[in-house]
Amino acid sequence: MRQNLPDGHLKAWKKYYASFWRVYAAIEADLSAAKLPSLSWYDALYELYLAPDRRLRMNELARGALLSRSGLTRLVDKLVGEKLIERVACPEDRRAQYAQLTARGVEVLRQIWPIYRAGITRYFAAHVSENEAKQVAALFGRIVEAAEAQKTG
Amino acid sequence: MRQNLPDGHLKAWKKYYASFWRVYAAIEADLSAAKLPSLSWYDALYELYLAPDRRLRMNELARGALLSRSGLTRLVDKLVGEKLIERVACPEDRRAQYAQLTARGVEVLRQIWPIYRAGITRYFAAHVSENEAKQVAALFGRIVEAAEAQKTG
DNA sequence: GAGTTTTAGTTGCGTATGCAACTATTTTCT
DNA sequence: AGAAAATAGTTGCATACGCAACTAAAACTC
Repeated sequence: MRQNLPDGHLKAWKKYYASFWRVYAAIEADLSAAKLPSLSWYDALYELYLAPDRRLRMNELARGALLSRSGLTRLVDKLVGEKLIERVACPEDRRAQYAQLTARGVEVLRQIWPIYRAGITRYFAAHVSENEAKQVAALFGRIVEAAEAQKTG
Repeated sequence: MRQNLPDGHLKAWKKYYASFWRVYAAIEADLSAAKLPSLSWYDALYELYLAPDRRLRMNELARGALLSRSGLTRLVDKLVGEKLIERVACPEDRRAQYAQLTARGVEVLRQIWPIYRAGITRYFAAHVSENEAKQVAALFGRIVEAAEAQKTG
């Protein structure tokens, strides 16, 4: 594992850092202009959409949606308030709750996705070749894995 | 400019998105553990450090530090409170203020940098080859430029 | 099997940040 | 020059989020 920080790597970091905030803000602005929920809602709903039976325990959802447990509690409160998900008691563990995606939640996912996709395309993908996309996926995939491994061990 | 969103590009986006939050959170956690200010403080102080005479108008600083004008006002309030910068009246335009980096501000920059650099190295650069670093800098540099151009026109 | 420890989730409180409205000043228009 | 419009920065208010403390339930320990 590399221990020093060569100049080329620092430059790469700076562009990565600067680009992310700008792209993220641009996409959020587009969603807001379309009167749609923000990416944090999308991320949580989409995690549920992918999960078996479209439900996850709060814990699991917090990890997937990159939120603290308390942050997730609040987000789930709002999603329940909008009837996009439901809280379902977990029979095997009475401490636990499932967050269960509703049909309405799926509907909102389908509303958000075209705007989100357009943002990804316009602000990100338009500037990336096929080959670069492959490399980016591989490289940042490694970084995600390392960060995940970090947390547990 | 590409208009659709191929699967490879979507995968690249997802890894980019996921990796950023994780790396960012890890670096913030390291700074917090070292009882140092967060990256938003570093970004603002560093922008000033690079500027001529180590000062910028609030406006310019907001753009560089990726904050709204109101967000910047609050951040500057705190930095002034810690005597890391000073507000200096602008003689040519009495509406305007300069944020002027202090010696103490430079000192804090120097305290933060080793921890920040270690985080960049460990969570990001360690997983990136020389060649990849070059490509990442070029690719995300294009994305930043496009996002900047977007804003103005 | 009673007591301790761990775990799941929630709540109180503090912090960060954006939008819209505001003040003060400068610029533009006629 | 005087009025209207634009600009710089600040402030009120609302939202999003994390940490630490809390409650309830499960899992260990002896």
